[in-house]
Amino acid sequence: MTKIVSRFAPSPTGFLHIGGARTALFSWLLARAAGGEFRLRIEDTDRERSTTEATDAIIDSMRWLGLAHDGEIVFQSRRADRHNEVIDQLIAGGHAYYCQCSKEEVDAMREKAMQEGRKPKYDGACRARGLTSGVVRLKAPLEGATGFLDMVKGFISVENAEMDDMILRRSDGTPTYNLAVVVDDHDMGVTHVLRGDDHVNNTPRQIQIYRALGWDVPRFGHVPMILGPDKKKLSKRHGALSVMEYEKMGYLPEAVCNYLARLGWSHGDQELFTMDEMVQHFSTDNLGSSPSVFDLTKFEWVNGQYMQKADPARLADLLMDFLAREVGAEEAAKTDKAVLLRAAPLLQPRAKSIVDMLEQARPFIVEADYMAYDEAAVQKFLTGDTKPMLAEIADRIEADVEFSEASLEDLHRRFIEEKDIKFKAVAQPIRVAIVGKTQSPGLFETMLALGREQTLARLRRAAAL
RNA sequence: GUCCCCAUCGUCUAGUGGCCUAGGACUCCGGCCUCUCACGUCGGCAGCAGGGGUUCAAACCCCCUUGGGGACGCCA
Repeated sequence: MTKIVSRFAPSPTGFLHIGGARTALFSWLLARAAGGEFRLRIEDTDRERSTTEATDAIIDSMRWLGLAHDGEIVFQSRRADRHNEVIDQLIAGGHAYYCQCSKEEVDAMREKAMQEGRKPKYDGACRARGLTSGVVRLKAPLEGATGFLDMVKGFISVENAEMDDMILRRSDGTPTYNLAVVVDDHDMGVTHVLRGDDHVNNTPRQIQIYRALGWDVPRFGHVPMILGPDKKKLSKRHGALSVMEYEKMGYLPEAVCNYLARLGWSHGDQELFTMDEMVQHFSTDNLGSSPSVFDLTKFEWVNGQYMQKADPARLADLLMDFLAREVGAEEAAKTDKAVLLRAAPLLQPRAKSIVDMLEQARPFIVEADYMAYDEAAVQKFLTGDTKPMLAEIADRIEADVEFSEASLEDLHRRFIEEKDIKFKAVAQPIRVAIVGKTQSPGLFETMLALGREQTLARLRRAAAL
């Protein structure tokens, strides 16, 4: 049994977006599930559009997602000599030939074919001319069909008459994409190619090259695209953001992987998977063949689930990181991390993202004097009736030596019994006093997280408003 | 225009001829929990694109229609 080798081969002409990330995830899963290798190749042969920034962004994104690759990264542009060597081999073997048709001539052929209701293609005019220079074209089979068993779509076949003699080497001597991909995949020992739907049409062409070379053809699988809410291909217009944008929005990488995996793949009714579970259960048999719509709402739910389960210490660290991005490292460092650490477990079940959590953590970050109040909440709850109660509660808390959940509860219970009021009557005023707004985690746990000093300072500040 | 692919609740999906009066999840709507907001929990709304076949039996197989998407480059 041969080892399974899959790969992800993005072209560095832009950032890694959500669609590419999913393709990478599936390829990674395919390899990991089989105990095989996952390789990364940067297809940077388009020198005009490829950038090192994009290359770095792709690598960063993969690392953030946790999709580690095996072996060295292959840069396609550095393999031109090898590609040309193979092209020469093809010419020598009679599987390729030179062509000197001009762009205009070829365009005319395509135009003509189109008018005759056929597929626009080069007509093979130079096949028998025996030229020794020009672009190099593959001498593709004229009859029959080229088919393959797609890992996700099943058997796909295209008539050879539909395909023309594709260019293998340009007039400037550089190899073209289809040739380079075949040579690289072969040389890297790739056995399984999982890629985007938009490559389905390239596959029969690439298979023709494999056959001409006498090489083993790998297994192919084409995963459908991801659509925007309008069911159009996800584009920048509707948030086909780069993976790192989601990081900035405060989403967790495992959540991104989980959501992406469930978009087009399933394992029964299970919605939530750890990375290990995904690896354990992944199979291309369970990949869907129809395109799916990216649903931000469900994604947020998935992220929320991960927020709940995350290690509070990790979340506190992330909160510090995000705060530093906002106010600078120096300013952020003034934050009492111990408070954040205590607040994290309270905020976890309430936050959809780190950014969301940071917003909710504001009251825990600033000193009492700087805490912002929600004006409407102050108007409604910090009244002439309630302010004296807040002052009294502050006194009692100050006198409470224990300052524990139990002692606070007991203290408040006695307070409302003495005043003969319902807890509801003081709960919201206290809440507004300690966090500045009407929503927060439980009162006592919030006080505990804030610490005695901050709790007292806030109650007294509110009482004095 | 030609070729290729796709089609189950609004969305993600389970379903591979009888277990389907189609299951789960998100959203939405109710109830419960409750110091608020969440979380959690219980319940509800909502779907096999249409038409022909095949079969004792079809969401599942075949054909057509319709609708979506992709590709047709000396881009990748």
